[in-house]
Amino acid sequence: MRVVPLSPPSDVSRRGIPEATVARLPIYHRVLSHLAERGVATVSSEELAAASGVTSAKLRKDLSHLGSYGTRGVGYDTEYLVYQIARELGLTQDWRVVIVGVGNLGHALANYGGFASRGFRVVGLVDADPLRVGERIPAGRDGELIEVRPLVELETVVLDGEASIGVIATPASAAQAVCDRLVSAGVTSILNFAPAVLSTPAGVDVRKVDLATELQILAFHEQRKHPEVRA
Amino acid sequence: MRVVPLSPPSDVSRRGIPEATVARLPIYHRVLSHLAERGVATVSSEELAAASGVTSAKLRKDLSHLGSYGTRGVGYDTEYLVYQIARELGLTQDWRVVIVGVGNLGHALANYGGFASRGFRVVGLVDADPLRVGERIPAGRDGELIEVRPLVELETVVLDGEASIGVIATPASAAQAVCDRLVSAGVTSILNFAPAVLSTPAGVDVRKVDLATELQILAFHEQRKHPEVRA
DNA sequence: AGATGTGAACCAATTCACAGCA
DNA sequence: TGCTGTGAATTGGTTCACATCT
Repeated sequence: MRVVPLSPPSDVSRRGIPEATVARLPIYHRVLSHLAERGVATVSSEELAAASGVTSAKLRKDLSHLGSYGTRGVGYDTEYLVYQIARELGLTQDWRVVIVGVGNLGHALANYGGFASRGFRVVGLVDADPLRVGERIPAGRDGELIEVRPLVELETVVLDGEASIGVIATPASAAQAVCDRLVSAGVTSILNFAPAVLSTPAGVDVRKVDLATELQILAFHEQRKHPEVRA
Repeated sequence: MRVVPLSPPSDVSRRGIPEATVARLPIYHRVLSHLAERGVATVSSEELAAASGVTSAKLRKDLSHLGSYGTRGVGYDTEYLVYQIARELGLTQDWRVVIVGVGNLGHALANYGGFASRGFRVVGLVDADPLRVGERIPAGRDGELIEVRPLVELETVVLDGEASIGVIATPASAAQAVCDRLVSAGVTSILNFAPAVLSTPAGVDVRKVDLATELQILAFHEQRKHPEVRA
């Protein structure tokens, strides 16, 4: 049945941006930032799309979900659009992040430039290994040193740091337990690098980044390119 | 056991598995491997789906694209299904991988267990930093030591190692140049960790893993959970 | 003229619900 | 009886093509 759109027909941006669009906004944001730095004042959908690796139709449709921020016959004002996307993504706030697991991957995350650069602040590092506890790691762009705290203090670190985002960079075997503790300490968004499926209560978002999965997807397509071997 | 179809059965699995399905096969594969290790002989779609974080309807539809490997009223034979998925994904071959950029992230990738565990072999490490060149890094499960080679030797490393997959873990500024060189040396699949959009000729697959993007997507949803601030 | 913004058509993926088989 | 496998319905996303506005 199609009828009632209930409340919000009126204005342009009725709440609810398609998930596929949300996933591309960070790319547009990064590309636009670079353009702005280089002093480019306006871009057409065609140019921005090419630089972002999408089609111009898709780009325009994506941006249309945010509002009418372009000028017909001209294009988009770079600075203005960067700001609008940043606002939509919530990059104007600063998000406090705790990283659990400070092996090579955790280290890489802690001093990853893009991490701190856009509104994310590492406020805590936790590790189970006593040898790593106490180490001071430069986290974020400003290179502020953060001390690695023992696993037992996970809750304290989250609470004291008022973190709402947790990053899990532990072995798979520890991931669910760490997740549970992060959630009970108040974390409501989790980025999971451990190759494990996490279950969380409703209201907690989880995104996973799985290196092995990505490689396997590549392998699948690679296999089809060479119809040589028929096992 | 089962009646082995050996050669592609020609009928059920017409070529062309949906991309969304391909992206989930690695998860099923991992979950099934664990079940098999624990001695579980059969699983229902309901159980496997729960352990994989999907719905049972989706799981059955996914598996149906591979063939009819289940038994009505019973479920799926764990070992058998692991093998079928592995074959479909090409995990029965061994894929040779070169990693460019051996910072923290590159290190993490090189000795990531899941890397070597399922048919992927690191055959080369390359870095632009003279201080890192010469270092020997234990890559993969068997801990084989691989020496970091200078950037000028990138092509040699790819050719000698007969690598078809390249991993880019360099700064964004170097990514496109590295990509071009990998491709011209014969790499046809690329996993890109640098926050940059890569362009490649047709026939070369690129997948990207972007930490900043993932965090920004989380932030977007996080923002909507707390309708406090209205900027 | 030259670009955006968007309905309409199209295509892909998910969900539903049940027929079919062990 | 119980669970798989799958058409049909639905939802979500992409592409097309053009009306609209500067």
